[in-house]
Amino acid sequence: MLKKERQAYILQKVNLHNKVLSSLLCSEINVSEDTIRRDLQELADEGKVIKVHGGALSSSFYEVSLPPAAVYSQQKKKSIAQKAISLLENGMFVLTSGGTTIVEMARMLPTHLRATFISGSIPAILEYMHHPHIEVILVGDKISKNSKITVGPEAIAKIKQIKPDICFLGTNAIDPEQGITDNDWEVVQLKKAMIEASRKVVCLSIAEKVNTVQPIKVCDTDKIDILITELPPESPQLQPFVNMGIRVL
Amino acid sequence: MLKKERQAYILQKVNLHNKVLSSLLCSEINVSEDTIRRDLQELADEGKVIKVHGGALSSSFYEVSLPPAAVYSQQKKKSIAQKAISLLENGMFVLTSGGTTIVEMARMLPTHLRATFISGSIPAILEYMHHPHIEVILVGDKISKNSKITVGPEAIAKIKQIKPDICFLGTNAIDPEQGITDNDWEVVQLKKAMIEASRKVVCLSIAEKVNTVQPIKVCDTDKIDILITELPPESPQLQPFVNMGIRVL
DNA sequence: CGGGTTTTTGCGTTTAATTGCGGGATTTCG
DNA sequence: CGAAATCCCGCAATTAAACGCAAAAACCCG
Repeated sequence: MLKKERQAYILQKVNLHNKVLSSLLCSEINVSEDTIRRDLQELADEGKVIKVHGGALSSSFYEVSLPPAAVYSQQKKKSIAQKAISLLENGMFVLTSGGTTIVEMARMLPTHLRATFISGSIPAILEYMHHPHIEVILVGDKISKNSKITVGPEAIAKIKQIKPDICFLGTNAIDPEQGITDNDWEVVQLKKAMIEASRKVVCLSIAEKVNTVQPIKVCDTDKIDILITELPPESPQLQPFVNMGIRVL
Repeated sequence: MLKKERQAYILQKVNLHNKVLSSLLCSEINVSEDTIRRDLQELADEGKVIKVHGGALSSSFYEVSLPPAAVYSQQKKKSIAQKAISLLENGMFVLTSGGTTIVEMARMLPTHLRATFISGSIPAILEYMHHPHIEVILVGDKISKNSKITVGPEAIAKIKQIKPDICFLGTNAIDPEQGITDNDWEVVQLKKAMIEASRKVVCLSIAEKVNTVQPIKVCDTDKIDILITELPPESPQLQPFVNMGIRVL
């Protein structure tokens, strides 16, 4: 097999699988590892692949690792936030959890909106504070430094005293069978209280988290009124929720 | 699995869920915990994640801060904060108001200090949250967007329920005759409650505010236990307070 | 076609990277 | 304070990479 031919083969393989192992390639093409290594080195010099110990990765996969991934998921979250905002009306009492999606939503609230937002999430509160017409109610208690949200019995008791029109939950994992699950015990307690207190529960989740499960259960799926992801409501992976009578946006 | 591949996987996971546990990762990818730890260490060195005991956090989630407001006469406030910190001891329950002097103090808290800080001031809370050993209790209620502090009957009621060892008040105006005065009615209500609740009241004030008066009265001078300014205690303008039996630092 | 040149390849050796493990220090939490 | 989990350090084994070199293949050109 010619050198160019081999390299084309490798390139195809790496773009297909996002990675190749030198050891596999050499047994596959029947050349020595050195040859494979030299090929990978050349392809890497041309920027076609990223060479790593043991093989190579697709350059499109790794090259600019953080920015595109972060921006991409940021876009998704903005799209979710946009849909969520369409549920808001003037005069509403809105309860929100923490999480980056909620913060994204907070940033995008229309300037003219007049409503009351209640939350224990510090990052969310910071955004709400910047809004000209929003009343901000902060739920107090001990601050969890991990999740940057107030947690504890006082916070839960406070939430039980109110009856918000709508509740937005940033979600870590949701599954048709297992319902909403999460990985922080204290945060779960709080979310439970939020769900109980609210007239309407809206679950915000990027699609990657749909059909995943975390260790601690928050609630069953049927407690949710509306599910919002960045996907169109017709997407196959969302159909289980549609079939359970949940409104999907 | 290749090293870079593994790290990309971890990065995706941490950006999705805001945190990862080393123990879960190692069973998931089937490598030893040391390997995971080394990966996390490398990602942390590149600033991609924040490494913590037991796992790692998303670095984008870690940055919660207000726009760094230019602090007026910061040097003086730092000097005041330094003196105030000398009053702290491990295990104390500390109640603080808002204000830039308090924030300055929050930034300068010694790393080894273990104490519980209670406040309704958002900027102060943000600083306390960054401290490794401090328990942070957030007093909830409606947020005053002007003063970035929670105000209202709930906050006052909450403060009345506690008995902190010491209370630090950022002060807008203090005068031997008129006592502490301020210009925001709601904030004044809160400060009154704070003073009543605390065993010891420490008043932080830069010298230019000493011997000035604002429209609304907070309390008489004799409620104060300790007065801290950036001046040495012997300064003439502080003598009226010394004569009234107030400890001046 | 033949000889010289360049390229490519494989091999042995040396060097570096990666990983898992043991033991002791440190942290966390009840 | 004590137990359990976690971290840190150094070591050793495995694996991959790098390097020089020589044989083989391909190429070039008269």
